[in-house]
Amino acid sequence: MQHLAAAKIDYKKELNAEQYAVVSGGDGPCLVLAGAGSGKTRTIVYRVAYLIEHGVRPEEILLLTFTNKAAAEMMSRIAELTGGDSHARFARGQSPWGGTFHSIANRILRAYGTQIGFTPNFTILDQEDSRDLVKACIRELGYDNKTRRFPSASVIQSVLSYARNAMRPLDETVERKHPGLSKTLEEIGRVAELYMRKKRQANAMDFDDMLEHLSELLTREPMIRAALSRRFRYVLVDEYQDTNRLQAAIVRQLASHHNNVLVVGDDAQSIYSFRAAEIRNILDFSRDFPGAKTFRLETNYRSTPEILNLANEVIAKNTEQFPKELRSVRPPAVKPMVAPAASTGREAEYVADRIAELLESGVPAKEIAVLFRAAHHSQALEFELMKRNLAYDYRGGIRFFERAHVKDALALLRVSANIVDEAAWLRLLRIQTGIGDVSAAKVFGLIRAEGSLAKVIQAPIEMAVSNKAAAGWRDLRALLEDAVAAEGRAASLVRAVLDSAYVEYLENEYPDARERLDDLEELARFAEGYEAVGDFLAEIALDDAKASGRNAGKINGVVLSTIHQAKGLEWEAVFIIHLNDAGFPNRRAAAEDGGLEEERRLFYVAVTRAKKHLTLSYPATVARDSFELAGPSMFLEEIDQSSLDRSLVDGAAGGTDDWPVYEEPAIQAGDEFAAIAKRMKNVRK
DNA sequence: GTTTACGCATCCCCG
DNA sequence: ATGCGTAAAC
Repeated sequence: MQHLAAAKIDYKKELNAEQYAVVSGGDGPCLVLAGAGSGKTRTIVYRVAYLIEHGVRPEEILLLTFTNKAAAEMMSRIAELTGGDSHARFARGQSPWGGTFHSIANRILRAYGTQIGFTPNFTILDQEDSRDLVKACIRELGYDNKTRRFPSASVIQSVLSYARNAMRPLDETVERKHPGLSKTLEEIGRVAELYMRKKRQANAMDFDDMLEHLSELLTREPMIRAALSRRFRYVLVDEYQDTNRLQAAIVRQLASHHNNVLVVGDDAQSIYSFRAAEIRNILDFSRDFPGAKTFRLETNYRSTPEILNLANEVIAKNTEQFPKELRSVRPPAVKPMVAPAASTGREAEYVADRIAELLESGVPAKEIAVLFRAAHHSQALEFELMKRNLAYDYRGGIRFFERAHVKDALALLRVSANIVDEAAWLRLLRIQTGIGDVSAAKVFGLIRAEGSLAKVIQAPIEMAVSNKAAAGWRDLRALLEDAVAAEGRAASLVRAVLDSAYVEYLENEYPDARERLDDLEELARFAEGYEAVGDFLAEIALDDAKASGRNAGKINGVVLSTIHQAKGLEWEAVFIIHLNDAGFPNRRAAAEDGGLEEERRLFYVAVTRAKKHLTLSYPATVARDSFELAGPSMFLEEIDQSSLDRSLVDGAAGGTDDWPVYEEPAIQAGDEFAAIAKRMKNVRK
């Protein structure tokens, strides 16, 4: 039995005054500027609980988040907070709608997609599928002849994607992001058109389509817009600073009836402009939603005053922002440390030493993180940690569902769910020996004419292609026969792959075939939980965790992560490495419009991840073709040096009092490392 | 002449 | 990992 008395929440007691104001007064359009570590998630969770307690039905609430993982976490906290009763109710489908824009779009489009010409079994194309399809378009249009240079499929895919998310015309986007491509603008436009047609024919949507089609649906179908916007009495959006223009348009449409739209975010943490995030969404919210209330959460529960001083100082240098100052509630501890080193190798040794000390003093490994601007900045450190046998977890890398062999197997599921899924067919065909781009395109043309898998098997396809390609086709056909026998059961389809010539292919091709086969076994087990192939595939396509492979979310060691991936996380001790003028700010990013401010925000995000220990280090040389001297990052120079303690890693030969300059002997040490690292790199794959 | 496979160099900022 | 040049197979 649930005791209802306990379910009653004492909001005033459990929230601070800033948070309580939002939770109790969040009707109408609201902008919540939530600083790092200010209890943002808590505030959203309590707000939803508050609404439910005040009679709003859970299913009238829409919660849009940056990742599905974040949505799941909030949902379970909401269920917990509103009493065990909600668990049961939520399970019966009367829960708030929560998820990313893409997953919510998916839910809506499965229901209403027929209105814009899609059947509910539409396929979702990930970035790779999308690129493959663009490649097919380029080939079909004859733009890939060797006599003339033409932009690659991935470049075109990325420029198209950016233009659509930013809601900008293609020519303007090309001009701004890839001015070198302007002379092929017309051809790129034709590729874009054909790509669109192909997706329609394939009953497929890429990630951008999901947003665009939803927005279109809401614009063109007043009845549907009315139905949905009436349904969602309360719309809440998390991480609003990283939404793009298309997403903001969707928010406006979904909230158009009740106008109860509460967005939470921190303009100082907007770091996704490279994929069209629009910081103006949050900066101009009050203009977009007249009469909007603004709330501020500025009490920081995470970091020491020393760290917040530094953070405040850093972000004050930006101009395009809401001025803000985070206040710490923690007792003073130690100043952040800055550590110049002679080379990447010496920097790595220094960081490894400090990590060892922290571990020694009882800080758990999972409370220590090393953050960096670019993935390859961690290379030297990885090498050093490996050498010392210090366990580390590299966040990111290739995700389970993005591994080639997993995608190969999934392609079979896709064609059995959607016979016209061109990207999946091309993938299956290209695996076969003897079938290249040309034969694959030809065979797909024949397959599309058949209409069902059963008919495809009967079709005289080998007559239409070369002998070599015909042999490849016969291998694939054997697999397709098993696929028909699987009758749409996801697990049986995966097992069919494990029972086919594909196994030999893996064994011949890859030294780690055993692990890859294990992955497929795991995929089969995973598939057993699903009735319909379509549900299974949609779930996978939208799953942002996607890490359910070998390193399924378990953290055993020190965390190594890019700053982007560290968003929203916190650690007792944080190292930010490679803070030199050659690495951070990134030169190309800083050259973009507003790019330098975004780089500074990135630095701010990194700094605010730390609870107690913060160490900023950099190598004073970088290994390119030869060795080049590098000074400290401008972000380090901007800081009042009294905010920092310093640790000289190597003896310096000169330079100013603050920033040392190293000479030959110290650099030699780096040289030796670079040689080893280079060898390592070649061995790795 | 086309198509495919393969070896080699070079290249990556961030999801 | 991607792209290019080349050699071999059709």
